[in-house]
Amino acid sequence: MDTPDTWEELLTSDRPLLDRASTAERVADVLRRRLLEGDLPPGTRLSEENAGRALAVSRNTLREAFRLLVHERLLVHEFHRGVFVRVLSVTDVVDLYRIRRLLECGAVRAAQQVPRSRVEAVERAVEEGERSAAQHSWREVGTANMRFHQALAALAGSPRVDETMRQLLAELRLAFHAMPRMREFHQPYLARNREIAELVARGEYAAAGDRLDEYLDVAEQQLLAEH
Amino acid sequence: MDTPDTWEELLTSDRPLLDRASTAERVADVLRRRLLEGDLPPGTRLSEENAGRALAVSRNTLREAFRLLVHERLLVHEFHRGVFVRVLSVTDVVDLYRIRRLLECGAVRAAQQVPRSRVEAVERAVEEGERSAAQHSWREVGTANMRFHQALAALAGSPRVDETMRQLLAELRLAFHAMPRMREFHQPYLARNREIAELVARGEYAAAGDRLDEYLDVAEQQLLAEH
DNA sequence: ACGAGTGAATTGTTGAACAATCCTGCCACG
DNA sequence: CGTGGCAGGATTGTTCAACAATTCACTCGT
Repeated sequence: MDTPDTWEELLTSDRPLLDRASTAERVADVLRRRLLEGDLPPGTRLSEENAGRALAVSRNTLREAFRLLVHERLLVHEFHRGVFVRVLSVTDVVDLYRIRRLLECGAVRAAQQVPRSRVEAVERAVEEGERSAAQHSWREVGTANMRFHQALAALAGSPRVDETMRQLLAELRLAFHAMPRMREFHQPYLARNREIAELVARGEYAAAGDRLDEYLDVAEQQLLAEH
Repeated sequence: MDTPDTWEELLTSDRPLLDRASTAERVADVLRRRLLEGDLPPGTRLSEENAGRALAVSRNTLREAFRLLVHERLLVHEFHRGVFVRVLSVTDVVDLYRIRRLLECGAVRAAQQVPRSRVEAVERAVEEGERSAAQHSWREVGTANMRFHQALAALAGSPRVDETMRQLLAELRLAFHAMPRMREFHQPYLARNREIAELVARGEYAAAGDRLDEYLDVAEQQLLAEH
């Protein structure tokens, strides 16, 4: 399913790139990037007037964009009060990890006859993380780490799992930005990533799933320790 | 976690009932109900003008409601062409069942120390289905069946899994409406439901997960057989 | 039968207007 | 000192009207 049988499937998969036109979606893209980069810290209030003026779009269009991001849970909307950058509570983080366990470990354990390209994606993410670590660019290590987990979930071969995972990791980023030292957080996971990747490559999915479970337990604890 | 420790948590959980105010959301509620009842068959085009006139809301508000439903995947939005009731393709259904397997089976297998109330919810759904079947109200059997699976996923104790599941089942309803004979479709599953529920009640989660896996395989095949 | 072109219909987006609601600061009162 | 109204301003919710951009259906000529 990674290598489409017909050229039509290939083009169909490119369709979203075409109608990338709606202003509201482009506005949402811009805001999403800012949100994920951490430029808009959680709790920030986004006034319709100011944001509209800054982006030179009408209030109505802006509201459409807000709706999109609210539905992605990057913003929260309080009636008659406005939209705010979401602040994740402790229970939110716990919940995120709970569903991650379900999706990631489930995808890994249920894996069988995964196309080579998917396994390669996992390995590539690991290498990218190690390379970035060698260059001490910890921000890149973070994104590589996310790509690693995205690739693990992608073993399920389900577009919907992919999207859920993408959204989920985006939310987690909101929590990560609250963490002062990126390095100490991400580095210890590099070795684990490689271990899991090799288990996957060897087809030992059950073992990989177990390791991943441990991984998530540790990561969750560490994230929660930061309050 | 079912019985909140503090009364504040209890009230917090009631908060969504309060700000039930936005017109756009109420419009979305109305449309959603129609969609799920099957009154608006897949492929139907919803013109902004007509829908707006029918519901007596402005075009802008209606568009906000549309955005919501598009994000829930009940409607699809084609740029400059309008919104349509989604028609599920075969690959969509396959994908839905793939993620159902992950969530439901994962929730069941990973279950441990689930509060009694959650197990009771599962049993209640089973009984409701059997009662409805005895009265030959097949529509009710269908909704009871959905509630059963919702209750299974709820064993994970994750609000987010609950919501994903809700949305997922809503989508599947779009496919169900295409099926002519509700009775033949749902009835054979009643026995399976009871079997799974009893395994869950006895704490034999692994066995329950296996049965559920079979269940989903059969159901998927049958749904796909209808084209 | 086929392609180009024209015009009506629909959506995309904006701006302005008004109602409803929230927030702030002020003041009186116990 | 704390509490409880009570304006007033600011922001959001919603509607309306207008215009630009695009699609669709139809006609026409070849």
